[in-house]
Amino acid sequence: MENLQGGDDEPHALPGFPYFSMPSPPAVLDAPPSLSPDDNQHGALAALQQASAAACNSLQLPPLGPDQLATVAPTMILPPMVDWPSLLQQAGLMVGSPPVPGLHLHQQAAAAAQQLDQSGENDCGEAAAGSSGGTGNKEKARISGAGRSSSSGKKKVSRPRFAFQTRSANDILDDGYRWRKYGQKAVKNSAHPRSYYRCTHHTCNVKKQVQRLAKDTSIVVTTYEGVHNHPCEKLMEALSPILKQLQFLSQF
DNA sequence: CGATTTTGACCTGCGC
DNA sequence: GCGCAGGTCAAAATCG
Repeated sequence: MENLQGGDDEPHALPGFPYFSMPSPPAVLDAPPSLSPDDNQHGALAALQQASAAACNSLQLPPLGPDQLATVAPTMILPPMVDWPSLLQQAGLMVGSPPVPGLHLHQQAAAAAQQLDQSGENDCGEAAAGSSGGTGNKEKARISGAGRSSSSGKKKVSRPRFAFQTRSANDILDDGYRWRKYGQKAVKNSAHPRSYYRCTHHTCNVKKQVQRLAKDTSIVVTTYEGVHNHPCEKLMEALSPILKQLQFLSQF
């Protein structure tokens, strides 16, 4: 069952961070077409900003500016994107070089992976080097491992990956999604095991790996693999009362 | 009692 | 061919 919709080219990925994407159309809210007058749109924008602030507050994140709100179409209202790299950078949690504007995240991830490789921590670094040079043997092993229960010999599907480091006492970074641990492995040259998580959403096949650096155990390396095909639950939880209010107001 | 975690076994690819 | 390492599975244990 390898039907990762999205797959190679993430069609639903919004700019900013490829792993936090919304399905299209979003299953959240269908605003009526009567929401076109200016005053209504201003009200909607204000409500969106309010919703964004509430969501960010619930996630203990810095609020996003109005230009960062993901309003895709007049009939669609999406929650604000959570740009983890920059947010973590702002919060001083992210270790390593800041994201380079204009450089795709995949390339940045590859660069981060190279940094890891150079520092001798290639255990997690390779996980982030999905698109670039590095050997694909682990990728193949992963595919084949998954293929044990399903059809074997499937075409290798390259999935978007993104790795970043955070300095935290907590191994688990609360990104708003729900994860289920499905494995843990001791990693060579590291006292700390690597944990494997899968998104618990039934149609979502996103995975992530969490591991502490051997050299600096205060640093957690999180590697995301794949694209979420459903809304962030915490965000939607925070947004739902406001969206309901919006829906109610838009009737007039 | 369902969801989640733990953990040993299993599978595959690669290097020697 | 063999051993190693990484990734995944799945049964048992644990939790809320």
